[in-house]
Amino acid sequence: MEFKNTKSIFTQIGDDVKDKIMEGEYTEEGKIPSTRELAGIVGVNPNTTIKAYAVLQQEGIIYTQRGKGYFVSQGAKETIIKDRKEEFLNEVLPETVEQANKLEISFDELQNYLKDLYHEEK
Amino acid sequence: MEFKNTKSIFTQIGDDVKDKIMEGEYTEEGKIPSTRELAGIVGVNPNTTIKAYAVLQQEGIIYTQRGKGYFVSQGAKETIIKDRKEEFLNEVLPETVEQANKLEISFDELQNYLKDLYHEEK
DNA sequence: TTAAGTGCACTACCTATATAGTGCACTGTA
DNA sequence: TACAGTGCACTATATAGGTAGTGCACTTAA
Repeated sequence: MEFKNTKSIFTQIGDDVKDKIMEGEYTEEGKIPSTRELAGIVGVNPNTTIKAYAVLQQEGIIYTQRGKGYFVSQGAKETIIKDRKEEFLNEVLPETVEQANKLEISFDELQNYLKDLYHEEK
Repeated sequence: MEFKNTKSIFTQIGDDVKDKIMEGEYTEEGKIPSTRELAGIVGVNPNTTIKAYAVLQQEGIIYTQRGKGYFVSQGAKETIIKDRKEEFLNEVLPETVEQANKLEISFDELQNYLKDLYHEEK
């Protein structure tokens, strides 16, 4: 797995797990990879995956059963979507607009850039 | 000065200096605060401001004169604007669109959110 | 000439992050 | 019962980031 330099690895692993819960790859009450297995898959130390899972467990996104593994909590998907949408609207978008203003990019300009990017996704 | 937890302090100090060059508060060939003075202003250790200035010097944004202080380079403003616009268009906006897609926010929805944010800025 | 302000090179210490490795208790299965 | 897989608690090491403090060479102004 490729990691960016802007965030800690254990945070990116946690975000990736959340992505997979959101996309339905990991289902609620379903088992997710063990700390050792995931460490092997993404190419990090088991301690790092343990740390990533510990954070998600603290957030109530996953839970553990000693000797069995980690599982996705009930309502995890909804929680993730709610939290992320909130962050996107209250933090990401305002910062984007602030930066656009600093760079003197007008609303129309921004709109055109976004339109192109939306088309690329299809 | 308030610092976010997502970036290192010396990076945020460097970004702030760039902001002030872009806004015209620091003019080209003009002197900027000394490492000790800036450390006192923003409330950090002098070593941290030295590190921030060292990065900007490496980028050619500022230069030093031993015993006198740090000064803004010729063409610094243009360089900063060019770099930031590039980063904004090639990294920030694509990530914003990707996140919007993950959250199933349509182009029209996004447009409305942005329109509101643009109005708030006025 | 003297003193204040400056860049800058040090040392020391602390925390967070990440890796490497060992060991143990618990679980389900052969 | 034995064993593999699991969570989990350790120790040790390394690097980046940040603070704290000292000292020295250079520049400018009193």
